[in-house]
Amino acid sequence: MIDFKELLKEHGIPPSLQRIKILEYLHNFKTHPTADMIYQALVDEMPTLSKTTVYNTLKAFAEKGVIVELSLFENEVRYEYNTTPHIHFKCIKCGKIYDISKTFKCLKDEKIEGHKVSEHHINLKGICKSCLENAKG
Amino acid sequence: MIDFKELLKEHGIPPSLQRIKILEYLHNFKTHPTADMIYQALVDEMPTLSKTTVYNTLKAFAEKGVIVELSLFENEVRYEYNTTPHIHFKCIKCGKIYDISKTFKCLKDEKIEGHKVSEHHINLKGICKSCLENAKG
DNA sequence: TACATATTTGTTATCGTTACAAATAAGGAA
DNA sequence: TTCCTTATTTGTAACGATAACAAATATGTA
Ligand SMILES: [Mn+2]
Ligand SMILES: [Mn+2]
Ligand SMILES: [Zn+2]
Ligand SMILES: [Zn+2]
Repeated sequence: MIDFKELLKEHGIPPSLQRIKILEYLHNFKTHPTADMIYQALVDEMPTLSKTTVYNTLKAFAEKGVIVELSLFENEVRYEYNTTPHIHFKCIKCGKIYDISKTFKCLKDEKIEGHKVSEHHINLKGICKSCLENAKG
Repeated sequence: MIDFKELLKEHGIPPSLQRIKILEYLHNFKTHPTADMIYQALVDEMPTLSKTTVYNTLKAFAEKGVIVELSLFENEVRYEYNTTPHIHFKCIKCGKIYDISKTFKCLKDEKIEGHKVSEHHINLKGICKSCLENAKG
């Protein structure tokens, strides 16, 4: 059981109720949600929740390194709790985003052709295993 | 000297004046421009050019494989003439996008963990060689 | 040249995101 | 606990990129 209140404090973020709920959601649902998906999921439980809060909170979390911001495809910003670099696969049929467990040599903090790398993303796109099986059946 | 008119015909796209100019621009300027950048660059020469035409044309070109659509960072769609897979580096200081010549094993048309890959993108972010040198000086 | 069809244009709509100021909540001192 | 100061949240309005649409124009062909 993770103490999200403490975790936020450790990152220098005062833990408001909204911040705790948003972080909790990202921890519980590994779906790489957009800001709007998180808002939709939480607004029932927190009827006064504002979208602005969700957007601001996610930006702040990403800046402090509590979560990671992803630019995958279709120009959509997505967020995830898992901050260790890994490969992503997006299905063009069902839209689901998968984590790929195959590791890769991350260039973070290294130099390539003279440029200093601070982020290294590998994004795949195609048809996922589940959609392939459904098509066969 | 490439015959862009012929090139478009070969891809099944009737070559209008606008289409030829847009393709020509992407061939001449390897800056990975956005739709708006292309519009701004061409509107002086073609005063009646419409943004809608630029957006539609780029989408059509990408669908037919004449050019490539890139989703790098900051949620911006960019386009380029070079359709062979390669690594991209975006500088957080000057905003420039560099092609990295280091090759990689592209997973296109292969399967990974059961998922069939149709696109494989590697995106780097950091401070470019030129900005590093400027900072030192 | 004239016609039928495809393309382009300009306007308006939409979507995700941000700016801003007023309302509210949180944490520390008394 | 109560009060006070400050940070956070809220709601609305603005924004920028893109798409939808119908009218105007250009294109290729006969
Ligand atoms: Mn992930
Ligand atoms: Mn490139
Ligand atoms: Zn799928
Ligand atoms: Zn730079």
